[in-house]
Amino acid sequence: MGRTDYLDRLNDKQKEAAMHTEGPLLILAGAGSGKTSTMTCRIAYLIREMGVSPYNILAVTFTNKAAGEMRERVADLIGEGVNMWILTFHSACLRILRYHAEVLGYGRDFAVYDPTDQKSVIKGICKDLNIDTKKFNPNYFLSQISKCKEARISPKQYCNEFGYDFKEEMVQSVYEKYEQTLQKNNAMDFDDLLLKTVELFEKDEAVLLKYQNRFQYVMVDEYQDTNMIQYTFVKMLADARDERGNVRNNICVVGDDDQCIYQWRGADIRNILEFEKDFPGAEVVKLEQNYRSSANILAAAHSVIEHNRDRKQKKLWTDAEDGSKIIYQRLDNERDEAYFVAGEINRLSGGRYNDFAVLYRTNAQSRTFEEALSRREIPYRVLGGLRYYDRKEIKDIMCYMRLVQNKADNLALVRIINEPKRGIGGKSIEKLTAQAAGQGKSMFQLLMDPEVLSQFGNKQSMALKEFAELIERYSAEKENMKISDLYDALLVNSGYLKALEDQKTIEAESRIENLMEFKSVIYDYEKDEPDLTLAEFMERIALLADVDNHDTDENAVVLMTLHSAKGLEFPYVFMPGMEDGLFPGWRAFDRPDGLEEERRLCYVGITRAKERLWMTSAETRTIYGKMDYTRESQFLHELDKNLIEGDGIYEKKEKSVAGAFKDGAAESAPYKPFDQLKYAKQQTKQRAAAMEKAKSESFKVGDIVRHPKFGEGKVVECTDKTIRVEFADEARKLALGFAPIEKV
DNA sequence: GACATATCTAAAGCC
DNA sequence: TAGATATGTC
Repeated sequence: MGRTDYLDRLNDKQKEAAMHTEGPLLILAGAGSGKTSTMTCRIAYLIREMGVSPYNILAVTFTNKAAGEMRERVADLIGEGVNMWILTFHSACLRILRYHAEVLGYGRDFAVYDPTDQKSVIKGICKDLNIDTKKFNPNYFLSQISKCKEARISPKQYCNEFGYDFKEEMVQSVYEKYEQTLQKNNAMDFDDLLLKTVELFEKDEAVLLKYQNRFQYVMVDEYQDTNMIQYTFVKMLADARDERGNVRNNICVVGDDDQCIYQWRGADIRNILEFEKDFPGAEVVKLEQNYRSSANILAAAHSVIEHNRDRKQKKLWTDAEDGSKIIYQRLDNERDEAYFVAGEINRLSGGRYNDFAVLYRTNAQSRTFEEALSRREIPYRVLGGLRYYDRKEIKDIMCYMRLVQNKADNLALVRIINEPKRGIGGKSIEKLTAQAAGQGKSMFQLLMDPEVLSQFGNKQSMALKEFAELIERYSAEKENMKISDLYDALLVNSGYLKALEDQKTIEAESRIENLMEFKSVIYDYEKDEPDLTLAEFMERIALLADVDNHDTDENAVVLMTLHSAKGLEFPYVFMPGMEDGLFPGWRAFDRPDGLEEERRLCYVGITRAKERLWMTSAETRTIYGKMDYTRESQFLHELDKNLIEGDGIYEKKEKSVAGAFKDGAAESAPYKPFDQLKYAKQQTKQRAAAMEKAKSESFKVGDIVRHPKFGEGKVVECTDKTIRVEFADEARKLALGFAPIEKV
């Protein structure tokens, strides 16, 4: 094998990008054009061929999953144990801030507040300021504050920016108070992580210089989704000088302007459109060969995105066959739509479900699909909606741990001071809050003061004292305890577990199960990193997102929004709800380029599909309990009609759909609500058993196997979880234990 | 302070 | 429709 064999796997354009190492580089990577390979090979090339130390490279992504994937693939290329910063924007900033928090007036052990925490803070402030949260939604304040932080508008500048109306002045005072509260609680929100890092760089030149010298090569993934502050962050790092005093600008960004779908969240598409202006002398490489989708799917995607005005000119092409046409089906209502989808999956899956994805516009659409799929007894997983870490019991126990970690965290204290019930109600909490604010002390400090306690009734002061002592004790001992032991101790000694056990309801049962599940999460972390401190552990959890939980090996249909599907791919994709008002959503018209963004979202959806794509719409749809007649999405009309199967478009097909569900069996099966957790556990068990079985059958490379659907094939690759088989038509990766394959 | 009932509101969600 | 929150009652 040659030294640069990994480069040989790239096409010419990819190679060009991977081997461009000095000076600014923009890689315009269309959907499915092998962007991750290109990036990882570039990193390998830097290290192996250019002699750059991994220490000097920074690669930032948006999701942990993307970061993890990149890290893994780089490790594959250059060997294990690479100590390199391949991180999300937020974790990179967090790491930096931990070292220098004092410069900004924060303690090193500052907490990271998630949106739920933020909302509690806002609510508290509204109460203080006598703002009626019925008239003014706390979410409004939050989104305004977030907008400000992304655009670096301080509370003082707020009214300059947005006007001096009554409303704006109110937002300003909430924003101001919000900042004070976080500072006092020694906490930062997600936006702060980025903002404060930039502020740190501005405030302390030595610190900036340190990181500029360290990160001589900066790479940014999904550049089209960066906001102003993220742009500033990378720009400042790239602004480093070399020995001769020239700006280094060794920055490589990868993105696709057609996939910018987060403008509503502050992403600034101009960052990518104007990269060449920002970084003079930038080289631009376009990756236009698509390795993912059939030609028809690609053409369909193109026919839609073409309707956008502001885009970089490029056109994806492929060597792949035309493949199937896109199937469009209009149905009576959203139930029929879901049954149609479930029926199609049932018809085609052959027991293999993780090839299928249902990608909808809004989370609310998931319900009907859950129902239809569970009637068919098709395993599925819903991503999004309620985050695992947003569950009450998990948040509660996390707050215990947070308080132990950072006693100034008043928010955590308020959340758990009466959880389990200790007889501490709103009045007592108000009293404490007021005194803490008055004396400039943390609420926890007050609880340790006998004089403060004496203001409360006998029963209450006992309870408060006990609570404070519990926290104090474990705060002192946390360094000497394993995280899992601390977790147990808090759960038991706080009485939290017992309170749940005493309830003896199904709901409490499931909460306990969740808590046990969480403990196994802790075990996993401890196993991987025995030296992990409590603080570090909490950080990992805080920065975890939902898509990070997507396990491609799990044999289940995936249900998620189009947004979370970005970056993923599936052989079979369903896009339901192709209706005006839903997709594109009505709100798209609130923003000037809203419709274009929706169209990009449609493009993202279509390009997730490798082999087949279904689109459906419902003639009537019930939203929020109200039934409405719908009109077919304008995107359907933009789609090249020659690529759509049959003549079903724009007219309802006669009941072929209902037929998919009229086999009786499914109809008579009672609907039972689907228990995610139970299912997950069952799956884990089944999977373990199935894998055992698969191991005992021990497939080897070269074996001839039979699949009821795909026929006979030869095993070409075998890992402990998956097996790759070359069938007559093509090679397929199958999940061991789930794929109905047998040795011949 | 705890529990039951009435009322309100509703995208997308990286980190 | 369903969930989260505000209000009322014991």
